[in-house]
Formats: sequence, C-alpha cells, structure tokens
Amino acid sequence: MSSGSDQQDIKREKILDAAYQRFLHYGYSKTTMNEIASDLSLSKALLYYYFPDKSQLYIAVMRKLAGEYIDNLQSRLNKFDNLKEAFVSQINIKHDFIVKNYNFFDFFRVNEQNLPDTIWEIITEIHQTEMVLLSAAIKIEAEKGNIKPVDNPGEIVDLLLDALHGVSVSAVSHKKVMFPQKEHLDEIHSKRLLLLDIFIKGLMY
Amino acid sequence: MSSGSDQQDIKREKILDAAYQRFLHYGYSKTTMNEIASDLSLSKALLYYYFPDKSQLYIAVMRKLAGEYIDNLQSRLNKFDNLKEAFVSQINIKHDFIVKNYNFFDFFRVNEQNLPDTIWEIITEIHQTEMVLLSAAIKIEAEKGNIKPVDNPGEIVDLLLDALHGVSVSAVSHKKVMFPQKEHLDEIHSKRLLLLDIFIKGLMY
DNA sequence: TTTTGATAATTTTGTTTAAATAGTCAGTAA
DNA sequence: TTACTGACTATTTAAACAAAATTATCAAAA
Repeated sequence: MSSGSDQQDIKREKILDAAYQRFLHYGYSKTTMNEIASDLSLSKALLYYYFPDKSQLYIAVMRKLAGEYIDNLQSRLNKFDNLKEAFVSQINIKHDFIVKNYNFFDFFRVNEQNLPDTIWEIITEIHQTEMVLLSAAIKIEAEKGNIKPVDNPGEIVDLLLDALHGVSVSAVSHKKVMFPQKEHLDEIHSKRLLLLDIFIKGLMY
Repeated sequence: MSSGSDQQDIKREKILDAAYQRFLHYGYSKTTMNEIASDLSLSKALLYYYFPDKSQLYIAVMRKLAGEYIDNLQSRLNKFDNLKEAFVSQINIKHDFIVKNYNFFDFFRVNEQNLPDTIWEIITEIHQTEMVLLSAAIKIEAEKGNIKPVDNPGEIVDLLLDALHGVSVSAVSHKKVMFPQKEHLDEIHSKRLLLLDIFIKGLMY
C-alpha cells in the first residue's frame, strides 16, 4: 500500500501530528507552514517534500481522523442489542468526534461555499459507512421482527441522518451556519436523542 | 393603528407591490430604488417619503408576505381531521410559500451571516405561530386519546420543525447552504412527508 | 534519500480612485 | 399642511494597484 520507507512513514506521521495540533488550536488559516515546521525543528521545505501543499496536508490529517472515526463506528456497531442502541452509538460517537475536534473544522466554516472535492469524498465515505452499518442494523431488526418490515432501509437511514443533522441547523436561532456553535453541541445532542426515540417508535409495531 | 390617510396607505401599497416584483425577479442587490420609482413613474425621493431606507422597504414587503403566510396557516389549521393532516398542511403551505417567493429570498443568501434583527423578528413570529398552532393540534389529539399523552407539546413541535427543516440541509450533497437550491425543493418536500409519516407514527400508540 | 537556505510565485491585506447607488433637503404644487 | 420633486451629498461597490505575508520551488548540501 504505502510506497515509502518505514522512516519516511514515521516522519510523515510526526508531521501529521504536529499539523493536527496546530490546526486544532489555531484553525487552518491561522496556521502557517513555517510554524508547523519549526514545531518539529525542521525546515518548511521539508514539509513540501512530504506533502504537495498545505491543503493536502490538512486533508491528510482529516483523512486520518475520518479513518479513526470509521474504525470506531465499525467496532461499535459490529454487534448491538437493539436498534435504538445502534443509533444511539452512532449519535454519541459522532458527537464526541465533533466536540473533540471542533476547532479543527474551522476550515469548513471558512471555506463554507466551496470545499475541495477531496474533502467531500471523505465526508461521503463517512456517510456511506454510516449508511451501510445502520441499514444493516435496520435490516437485521426487521428480519428478527423487532420492527415493521422495511422496503428500503437505506432510504430510512438517509432520512433519519438528515433529520438528525438538521437538528443542528435550527432555523430560528440567530447566527445560522452550516456548522453548529460549540456552546450548542450538548443541547443538540440531547435533542437528537429525543428525535431518535420518537423516530424509532415510529418504526415499531 | 396606522397613522396615515387612506390615500397614503394606497400609495404605500403600490410601492410595496412594485418593490415586491423587482425583488422577486432581480433580488435585493440587483434592484435599485431608482428602478422601483420609475416603475411607478415617481421620483426616488418619494420612496424615502414613505420608507426610511431600502432595507426597511424590503422588510416591509417581507412583513406583508409573512402576514399572508400566517393568515393562510391559521385559516387552514383552524380545524383538521387528524394530526397528520395538520402537519401535512403546514408542510405544504410552507413549501408553496418558498417556491413562489424563491428569488425574493436571495437577500437571505447574500446576507447569510448577519440578517437584520427585524428580519429575525419576522422569522421568529412565523415560527411562533407554527409552534402555537401545531402545539394546539397535538394537545387536542392527545386529549382525544388519538396519540400518546405528551408532556410538552411545544418541545415535540420544535423538534419536528427542526428535523423537517434539516431535511433541506443535506450534510452530504455538495454545495451546502442555509437555503436550499430551487431544483431540490420538490425532493425535499417528499422527504419531509416521509419523515412526518414516521414521526407521527412514533407519537401514536 | 533526506534536508535546507535562498528565492520565486501566489495570496492576502490595505489603499486609492471612480462609478454607481443610497439617501437628504430646500423648495414647489395641490 | 400634505404629497411630491430636482438637484445635491454621502455611502457603498469595484477596480486597480502596491506592500506584506505566506505558500511553494529548486539547486545544492548532508
């Protein structure tokens, strides 16, 4: 898979870590390549030896975080006791992910309009993983007869994920945004759990 | 209430109509006060005799539209056969409202970040009307025993409205936005009806 | 192969100017 | 006194440019 040497991979990781810390604390645009380099006592030029440009570096960090998130989700949704528990796990894992990395995502707020395609691919990958895992959960529960039969589990999951996501975009509160404000995250989280509760009941007999 | 003469009110209305047409076809920033004035064969200065400034004129039109929307909603939700029908009405009326006035709202897209407080007040008024009417509907249905007892109808309506609104902000599709794109409105509309269907079932025995 | 200092290229920020548009006002007409 | 206007001023927008900050490259050294 990876074509470089072990040494190279180790250094690459170190750069990713340093970049992550900077991006997390100061955001994308307030982080300079020089700062990342000097955090590691390296020359800036070396960063360009390992990564083609700044945005690719950011994306590489993003990809790593997404991978961890996905692993997390898969191991947790590998088995579950009931449908609600499965969805609750998804909601919680995502909540923690957002809370932990909140400032890292300032890149999203800044570039709101046109995120690079690569970022969208990562978002899509996450979304598809969620779709696959949760659709499977619905299918299993439907087969067990724990909920009503479902024609198209994917459609239901898609709808629910949209609805859950929508809870963070309250139409009324001042200062809109694609991305929720940090202070609201916990409120959003509990609203989601309530929505899930009603939604799941709607799927049951 | 209104302090001007009838004549004044009539002219005011004419200005509002002309402004509405311009804003609807060309959007806020591509409409000049001169254009509105000459549509009516009046001097621009007269517009300032009736309205303090351009944004107040826009807001006055907005207020009028909101008033019509609210009247619409109230007369429709005055009585209903069952809970689902009530919510379907709300969804449909809002859908039509958005479709009809789509371009008028370009002001919202442009000023995305900081809409004037007055606009937020109008949005809030609409939201509160929806809350009151739909909460009442839930209360009535709960008392009739058609759905499970509900502690706090307002909370449920708020949640559902958020979720419905969220359907228009698909997290995955490229090109985010606070405001949905015109081509997606019908797809959003049917997703909402599906979400409503499941949600209502979740409220039933 | 990995690393760097020096340098080039690009982006961002700030400044100036001109044009377009918003907004004011003294005065006229009904 | 109320409704209205032409001529004026003030403000906003946009384009063009320069300076500063930052990204990105590259020839050469370790």
